[in-house]
Amino acid sequence: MRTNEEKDASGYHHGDLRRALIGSAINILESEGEAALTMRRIARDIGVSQAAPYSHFKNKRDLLTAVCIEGTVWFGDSMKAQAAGKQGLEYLAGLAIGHVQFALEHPALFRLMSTRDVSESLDEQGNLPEIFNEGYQLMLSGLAAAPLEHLGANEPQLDAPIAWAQIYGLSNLLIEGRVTPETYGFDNVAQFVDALVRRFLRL
Amino acid sequence: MRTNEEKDASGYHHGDLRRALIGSAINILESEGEAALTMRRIARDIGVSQAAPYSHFKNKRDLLTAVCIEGTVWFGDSMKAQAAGKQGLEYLAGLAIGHVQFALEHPALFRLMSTRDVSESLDEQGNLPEIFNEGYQLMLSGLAAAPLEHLGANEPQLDAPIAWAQIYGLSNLLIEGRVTPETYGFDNVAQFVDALVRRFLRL
DNA sequence: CAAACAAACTAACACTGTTAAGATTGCCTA
DNA sequence: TAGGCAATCTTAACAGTGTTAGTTTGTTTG
Repeated sequence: MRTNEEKDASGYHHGDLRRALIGSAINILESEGEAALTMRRIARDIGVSQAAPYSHFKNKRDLLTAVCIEGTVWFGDSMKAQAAGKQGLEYLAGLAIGHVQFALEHPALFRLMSTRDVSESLDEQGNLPEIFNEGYQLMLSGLAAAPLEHLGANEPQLDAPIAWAQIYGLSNLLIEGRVTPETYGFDNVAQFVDALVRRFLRL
Repeated sequence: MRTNEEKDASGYHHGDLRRALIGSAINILESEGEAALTMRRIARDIGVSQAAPYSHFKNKRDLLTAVCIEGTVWFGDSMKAQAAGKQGLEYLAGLAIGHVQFALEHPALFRLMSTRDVSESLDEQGNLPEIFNEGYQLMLSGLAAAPLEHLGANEPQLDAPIAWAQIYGLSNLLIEGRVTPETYGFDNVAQFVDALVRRFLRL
């Protein structure tokens, strides 16, 4: 019997190398940025040969896709955590804040997820793996739960892409440093985002 | 006397290699994507040695920064062109449409500009080169020109980052293929964007 | 015309992703 | 219990990358 988590010191048969590769990749990505995230570096950190990752992933893009899937789960959790226990507009605002919060806490991971070419991870039917849609589905549920009649009634189905673009754009601008709360008189990102969401929703 | 545009067939002294490098980089970027954009490839396309670019740019990032500056000029032109001759809300909507249109016409270039780490191109005083702010300044002028009182009066200064994030996010979602007009019953990107902008502005 | 200078060249370095071929291991079956 | 097998790892190599050092060329200036 061997443990499933730790590496065996004597060479072959790691245990769960696939899992370890994803974890190490995320570590490097978050601590040193995407430029430092090389196949050889990941393997070296785990203590395995440079070619070993290719027993578990066809190529680097495959590994990064696995990283993105992992990140997408966290991402959904972050949105749900901020919205938990809230109702209506507060629920919707919570989702948005959870979205931005994830981006700020995991900027490199979020950037990787954002810039990933989705056309390369389509399934046989040509749709995205459902995990990648969870964020959008959550946003839809938030819009459905929130009374938005005060925003006018023409073309309400367009509120989904609008809300999505809004919060997606804000997350990106914040992590790239193109928008800073200080510019608008806030000394705190959370307050800034909260004010923006409320202004956006005309609360 | 030698021409300023063309390369001299016999080796040394190109003429205006710096300009040629930027142009070739943009060509490769737009025709084959960022992955194909290597220093050696750029040099080869111009017909110059692999080390020649380093006489004009300290490193690859420096060259890409020059590419981004060029792109930023086009970007501002695209916004201004769509807004030209319009007034008020129409002017603002034109800016937004010009923004998205640029992203869709130059996706790789826009992506490069979006994902560029701005902290690396700050000047001595720590601010962005003014070119990089032109898009935002245009957006501000659009907001100033448009009567937005129907959107409510609390915290109107927040309209700038909101509008910016909105259009920035939409541009990104569209070029990454995460949002498609067809999903919302449009068969035409321009119509889709127009409808979104009007819904966003509650026109 | 000579000297100085800028801008190109060739050649090399360490690094990257990736593949091929061989070694080792744990598990399944006979 | 022994043997084979598939999975998983190893080493070694390949072409391609960004970048630097040192050299050669052409232009300009005294």
